[in-house]
Amino acid sequence: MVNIFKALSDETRLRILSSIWNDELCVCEIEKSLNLTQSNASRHLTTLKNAGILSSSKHAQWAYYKISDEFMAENKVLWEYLQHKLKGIPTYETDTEKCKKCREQNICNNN
Amino acid sequence: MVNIFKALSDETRLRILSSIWNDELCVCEIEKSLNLTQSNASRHLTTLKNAGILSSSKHAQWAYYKISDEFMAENKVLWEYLQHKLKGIPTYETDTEKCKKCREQNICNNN
DNA sequence: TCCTTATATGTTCATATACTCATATAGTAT
DNA sequence: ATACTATATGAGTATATGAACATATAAGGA
Repeated sequence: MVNIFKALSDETRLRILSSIWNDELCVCEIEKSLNLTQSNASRHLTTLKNAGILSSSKHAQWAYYKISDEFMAENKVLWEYLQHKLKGIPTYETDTEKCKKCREQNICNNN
Repeated sequence: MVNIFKALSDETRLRILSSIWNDELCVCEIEKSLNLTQSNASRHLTTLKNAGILSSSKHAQWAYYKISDEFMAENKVLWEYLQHKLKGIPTYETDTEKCKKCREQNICNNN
């Protein structure tokens, strides 16, 4: 329980979650849309993964992160609470938008 | 948002919440039932209060802490999620029990 | 093979957090 | 007034965390 909250108690990680809601994103998309250094993005994603919130899979050189199915199954209520709350906060909404645009531009040539 | 999760990302503070669920407790009840030092109990309660999760009121020399009405109104979903999850974990259940017993014994002569 | 791209991780530094002890404050009781 | 009880808080210390930089690994393309 504590681990989940620890993972959620960081601004950058909440921004990442706001980017990822229903998508499956690679590190560079998050890195670029949120303007993080590569290592910083990678570390925060690892933290979220270690907490069981995200899961990852590798295709070619890209690592894709998405909400963990298991986490969703066991913590749907928390997840929906988070979505509801963050979607009401402009800065997080902006992050969601930025990431959506970033994906459309196919910045990391992964399509 | 981050502040709420920060406040929840500590073992001791989750234990305190497990003690307090629907009650209004004074510092010494928490201190004694969870076997914390006085200053430690006080500080964690202050942290929870500063995050808006608890509110406090003073009667005589006792400071009583309870769930903040405002927090409840705005974060009912989170609160119920927390209850549901922590009540399924034996150690937190034990904390809830210990505190209940402690209150019945009226250890701090506040009745 | 060499170069580029994507990602992960070791290291270092600065800052934040949690804990303890000692002390301050405030209310009660004698 | 003095002593006692409950609580809060300052100071010091140990540990955890986050950020940046450099480097390592791994896949793909020229």
